[in-house]
Amino acid sequence: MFSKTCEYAIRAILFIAHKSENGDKIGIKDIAKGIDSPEYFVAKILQNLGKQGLVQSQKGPSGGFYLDDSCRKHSLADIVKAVDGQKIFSGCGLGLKQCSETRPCPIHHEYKEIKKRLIAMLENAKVGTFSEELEKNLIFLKRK
Amino acid sequence: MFSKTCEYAIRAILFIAHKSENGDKIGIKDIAKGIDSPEYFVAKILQNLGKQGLVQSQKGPSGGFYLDDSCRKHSLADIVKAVDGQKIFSGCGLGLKQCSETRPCPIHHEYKEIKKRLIAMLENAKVGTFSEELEKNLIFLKRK
DNA sequence: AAAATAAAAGATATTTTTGTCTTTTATTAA
DNA sequence: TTAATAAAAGACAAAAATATCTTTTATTTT
Repeated sequence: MFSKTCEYAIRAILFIAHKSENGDKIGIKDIAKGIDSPEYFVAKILQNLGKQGLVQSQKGPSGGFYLDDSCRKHSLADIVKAVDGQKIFSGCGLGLKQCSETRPCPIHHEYKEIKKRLIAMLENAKVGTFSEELEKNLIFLKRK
Repeated sequence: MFSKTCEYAIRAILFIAHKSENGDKIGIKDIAKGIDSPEYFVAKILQNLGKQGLVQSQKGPSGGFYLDDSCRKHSLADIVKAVDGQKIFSGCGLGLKQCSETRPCPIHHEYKEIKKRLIAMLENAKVGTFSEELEKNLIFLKRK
């Protein structure tokens, strides 16, 4: 569904959102551990998300990653778009270059509805709204 | 969503189902053209699907690919499983190795419902049921 | 101001996916 | 029974995704 890069991106952002709620900044090592992901790889991903304004960071001692208020309002859809592009939002389920209402692929109509729900889910899910559940261990970002 | 391999696989099978309805056998070149895909690549894919019993073939002059009655009853889900495995059926949306009702990722519950619909769609879609629509140009397997 | 810290930037490596080409085997038709 | 045909099998190539390492830059603390 999502690329690995995108999965890490979402998990990293949610982790940062949670851990930086109190104003702390989180180092890349803690993030990698916190979401069980390859350290250097998430570093690259966050670097990229930073350029796109989806995460904040600060260099130097006591530096790290954090989220400002406006970033907390972003949706998971914003992250997916930033990482994987429009593909899963607008692409054809069977990979046709041209696929539309007037020239549909065999699964176009059903797939459209499913995609609609997926998009709605991603747009409703705001980055800043998961901290409490994470804190209470009702949801998780890694295996154990 | 699906791998390119899987997209080609589905399109190829539907194409063969359509073209072999009357007992004809279809050569790999015609298939590649018919679904606008790299010839040698679909050849490999069909070879693999053949081993799994999802398509029939015959060598030699007047040979080619075709589908018997039992294959026409297979669902798109069968093809997806044969090519991409269980991943999209059972995998976690955020790539967690462990993700379940009791230890869910942040999007587990919503994602589960979406997946349920996707699976239902793929299981309901039988390979043999698209020929008429293809014939009438109501659905398509390639761009133009 | 100097030393230490942590992210940014850039280069490199590995793996997986996608795509291509050549040789072999089976089958049919002449 | 020989020549032609078409898929099977195997080897190879290119591109993309994933992952790692090193050097540089910015910032902070001492």
